[in-house]
Amino acid sequence: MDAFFASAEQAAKPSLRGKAVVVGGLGPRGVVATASYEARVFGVHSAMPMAQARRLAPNAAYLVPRFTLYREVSEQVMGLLGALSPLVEPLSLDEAFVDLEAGEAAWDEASARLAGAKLRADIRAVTGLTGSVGLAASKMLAKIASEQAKPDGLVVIEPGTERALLGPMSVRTLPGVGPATGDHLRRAGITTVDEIAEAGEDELVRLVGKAHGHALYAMALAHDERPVVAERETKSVSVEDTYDVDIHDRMRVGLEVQRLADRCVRRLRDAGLSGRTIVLKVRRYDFSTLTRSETLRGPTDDPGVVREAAARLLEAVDTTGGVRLLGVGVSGLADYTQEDLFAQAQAQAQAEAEAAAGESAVLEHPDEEGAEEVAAVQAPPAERRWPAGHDVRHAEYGHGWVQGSGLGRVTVRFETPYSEPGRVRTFRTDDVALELADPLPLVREAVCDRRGG
DNA sequence: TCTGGGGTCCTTCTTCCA
DNA sequence: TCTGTGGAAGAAGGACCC
Repeated sequence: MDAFFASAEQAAKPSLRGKAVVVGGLGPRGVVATASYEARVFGVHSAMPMAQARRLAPNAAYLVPRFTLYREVSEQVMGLLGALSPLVEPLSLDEAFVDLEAGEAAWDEASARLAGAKLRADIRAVTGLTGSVGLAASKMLAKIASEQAKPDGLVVIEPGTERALLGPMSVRTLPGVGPATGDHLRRAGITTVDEIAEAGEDELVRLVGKAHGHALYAMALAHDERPVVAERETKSVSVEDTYDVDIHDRMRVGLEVQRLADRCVRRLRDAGLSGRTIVLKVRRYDFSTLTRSETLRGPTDDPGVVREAAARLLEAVDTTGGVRLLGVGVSGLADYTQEDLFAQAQAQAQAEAEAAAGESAVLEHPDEEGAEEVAAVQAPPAERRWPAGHDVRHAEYGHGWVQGSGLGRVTVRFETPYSEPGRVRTFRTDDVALELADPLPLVREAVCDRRGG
């Protein structure tokens, strides 16, 4: 999908079509998630600090991401891909590899082009958004082709032309070559894909390490045998928060870690998973980042266990000077159920008791007592918040979206994906006639489908 | 200018155990 | 009993991707 988040916002908000739109964190430490092509003209791009984006494009619309909407659109697109082939490998909400041969959707260049063109038309019809298609014999080349196809295009890399095409390109074109590796190669006098191939495999391994070196050399020769994998196991689950202002108070740091541990466990449980290794992440005032981890005897999805492990890990970290980010993660995942865990804990306790034969074995967690204590430390009921870009409904004026808020006022533009650009009105933030609303589908047909069933 | 959040994979070092 | 060795697992950090 092209500039996915920003395009979705433009489709949802007629007044933003053709305008510079930037989606990302709006706090003092936010970064750009996606910029519309109109905003990119000003030099705004993904991962740029929001403050810098505002300087470059002061008149752009700045919105917070609405993942509920993006997920809905993503599911529609993935549905279309699924109809093409059983082998669909999602890379993110807006990108996926499809093995067209496996789905018998294409068997040569002409049929592939046809399938690609039809897919783009279907995406447009179903979601109202544009998507780009790259067609090639491998995942690496398909990815490069799709980048070339953006925005709103289709590019085929024909078999036999790969090396000639790749050769003059920058090393940064290859997946896995980021700023650090790119810099490393440049210092060794390697700036193009051809130069990677010329350098030879041994030299590359010497420069960037074994795994990376072999992979890079193969890619430079346009060799990529990686299959399209439909199902990927989750390896870790984590949550992290960057704070608007560094936290200095050690007690507050501790409370935040507990809160993050709870959130992480919630995510873990929602996914039906448990894990053995608890990871604490701390980014300090100077942006230096450190992680501390601890591996338990068995997997857990118990909030109490994760909280305590995270608290133990925090004890070993010096936070004087302040922290800007805290995170808690769980890896070493298993899909044991809670029942399995209890059974396992019991069996383990019994085995340990027998082995110790009277020795006082220290059980990690004999019970779940006290598990909810920290969870009970919650903030008081929050003042109603009106995030920029979110949908609202007004009793009298109907559906609209938040254009901005502050000083006890919220400004709403009343329009829908199917209307003309709408008018703006301002209300008090506590106006009872105004409430947050779910996003509307971007294409009107989708409403009919839903209602009609 | 000042750098998000959620992931994956790799490398290096250390420790433990057979 | 002591020493050397090699593999596995764990810990920490770094690079990369969207």
